Amino acid sequence: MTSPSEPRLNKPATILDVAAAAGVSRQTVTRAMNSMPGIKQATRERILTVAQELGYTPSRFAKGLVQGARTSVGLAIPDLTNPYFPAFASSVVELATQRGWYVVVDDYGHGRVSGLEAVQNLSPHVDAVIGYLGADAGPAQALLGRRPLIVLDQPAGTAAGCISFDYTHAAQLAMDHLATAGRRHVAYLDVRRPGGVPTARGGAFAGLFDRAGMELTAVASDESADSARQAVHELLTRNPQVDGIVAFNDLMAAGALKALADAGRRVPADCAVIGMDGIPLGELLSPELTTLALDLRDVGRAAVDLLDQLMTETRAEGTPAVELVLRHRLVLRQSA
Amino acid sequence: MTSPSEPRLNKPATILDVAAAAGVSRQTVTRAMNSMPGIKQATRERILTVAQELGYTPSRFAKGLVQGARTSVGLAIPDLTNPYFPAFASSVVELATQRGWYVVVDDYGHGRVSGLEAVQNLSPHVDAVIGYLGADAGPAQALLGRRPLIVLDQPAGTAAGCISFDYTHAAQLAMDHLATAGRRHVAYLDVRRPGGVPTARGGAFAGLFDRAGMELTAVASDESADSARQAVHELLTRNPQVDGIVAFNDLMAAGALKALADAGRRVPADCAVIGMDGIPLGELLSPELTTLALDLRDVGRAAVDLLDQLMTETRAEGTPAVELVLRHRLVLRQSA
DNA sequence: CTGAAAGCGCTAACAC
DNA sequence: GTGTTAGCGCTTTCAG
Repeated sequence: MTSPSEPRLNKPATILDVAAAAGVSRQTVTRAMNSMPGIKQATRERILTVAQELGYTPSRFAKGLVQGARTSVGLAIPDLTNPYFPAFASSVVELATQRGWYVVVDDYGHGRVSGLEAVQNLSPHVDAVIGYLGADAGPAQALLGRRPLIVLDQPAGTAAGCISFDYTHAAQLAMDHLATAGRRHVAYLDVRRPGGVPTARGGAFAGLFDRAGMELTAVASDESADSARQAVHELLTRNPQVDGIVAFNDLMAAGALKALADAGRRVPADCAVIGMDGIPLGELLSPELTTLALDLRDVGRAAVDLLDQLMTETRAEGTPAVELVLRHRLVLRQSA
Repeated sequence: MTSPSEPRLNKPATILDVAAAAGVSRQTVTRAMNSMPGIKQATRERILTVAQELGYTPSRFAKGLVQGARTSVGLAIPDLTNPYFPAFASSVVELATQRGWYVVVDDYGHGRVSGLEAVQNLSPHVDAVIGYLGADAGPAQALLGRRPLIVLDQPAGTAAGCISFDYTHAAQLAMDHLATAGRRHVAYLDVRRPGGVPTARGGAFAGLFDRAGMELTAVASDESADSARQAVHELLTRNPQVDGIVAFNDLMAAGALKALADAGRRVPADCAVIGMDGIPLGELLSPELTTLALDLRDVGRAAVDLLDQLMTETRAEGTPAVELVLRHRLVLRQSA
């Protein structure tokens, strides 16, 4: 009993279906749907009604093909569960939206290991990628071809752009503060990497390990509060004279705080703790966390601005990467 | 000095440019790019090289148009800065990715007010939306037409699907626990809404306010730890006998904890605190937060499953909304 | 004010 | 193995 002019079985309605149902040409439908001039009000309304009834939604592909669509930015981050990343993501989304871009997120922390997989996944849907990709920056940029890649916290390699952080400066800030406060036995709690290679942050602290009058220890744990808590617990057993701890990030610093409380050490009286990142979490802890803070909005802004620049300029073949270096500042709260 | 066969000035290379440069037909290029069979290895490699040199990336629109693309899900959330949402987003991204979908995020907390704006923004790019939209569920579904909308924590209205929470059950759990512990003067800290209307959560607690032997107070603040801290500070001044506080969410509970510490009250000895949500943050606080926890992964799973169902079924015209109700469980830690 | 034609870049189906 | 034809759904000319 289906008349031949009905939309085809179960397939989404097209502009032709609407045109047929409204008894007009498809151009007129276009004009109605896009609020273009040169169409009688009555016609417009009738078409809109018909479209509504048919559940017509213009195909984004056809539209994109013919108009060139808004640019879509892929955001590849390891783990939305670590509060650092949502803070960063939030600022990227905000600034991208302001520019009329939209953001496709891939949180690759779950089962999949590498950031490269995330970029592979994102690649078909995006015009550019911003991401924390660890060592995969090179292959990721290769995958994206001419589409720019902004990597964070990693040497640019072949990536188009890169935001990095001056960890030497950060380490200096922290160690100066601890030295001034008379701390003598300081531990740096790093993230454990396969093969035991130190992180960039760890390296920066190691570079200050010859500081006169201070004894410095390096420990490592997984990148979680729990793991950090345990590592610090062991550290305190082995090394009870520790009177200052700097952690890889605020989350791990929170774990350190827990371990110190477990051990009955007062913070900062018995042992100072300094985190890194400056996520809002730090203010909610007790004692409130002193930290090497990044303005996360600035980081997002840097990434989006850099990308904007790269998308606007005609990026020539072997253009060298654009690099931007950001610095931490020491936010003094209660823990150190 | 540009030969006529060169790609057109500054415009991205198309399949035709590659075909011309490699001296083959576009079909052969397609075969090479998509690892299809029926092409000589040598030809494939040559084409790939040429494509590489030209910086050729297949247009996602043309591809989508002809193949029907992977489905894209819009995720509309108010504020990535509140740890509840990234936890939820993370699970949505994970499960969507497993299905081969991809996720476009709009974090509408910044300047823009309404969730509706977020949906407007997402609409051109997505096949469906999952979101915390507050009161905008109805208009949002209208905007999306036949494309399904899953709203959370809000009556479905005209939305295709809806995940809601059994706050009556949650309130019962909390109040029972507090009563058993002998608390007599309990305050519920709600989010302040324009017009002073209570939230669904607030309503559920209000429904238990006639509980025998307990005196119950309602206070309200903005949805932030700071604001909660101040509200609880004032509450304690006005109402020093308060011995139990239930907060709208864990973030606000963290603020309450701060205010209690400021006032020199011991938790839980002098005053118990119960949060709501069950975000990881709670475990890092001191004392660790007792909370009405949702398994955030379950919430994400519920939303994605529901959407999957809705996308698979032929959703008929006036199909009533599918609703799913989730319950909190009381996670006892130190604060109550 | 409305309609007809052309083409966006790609792949599916069929030639050769 | 490779090339040719057709068409995805839409908007942009340009005619009426």
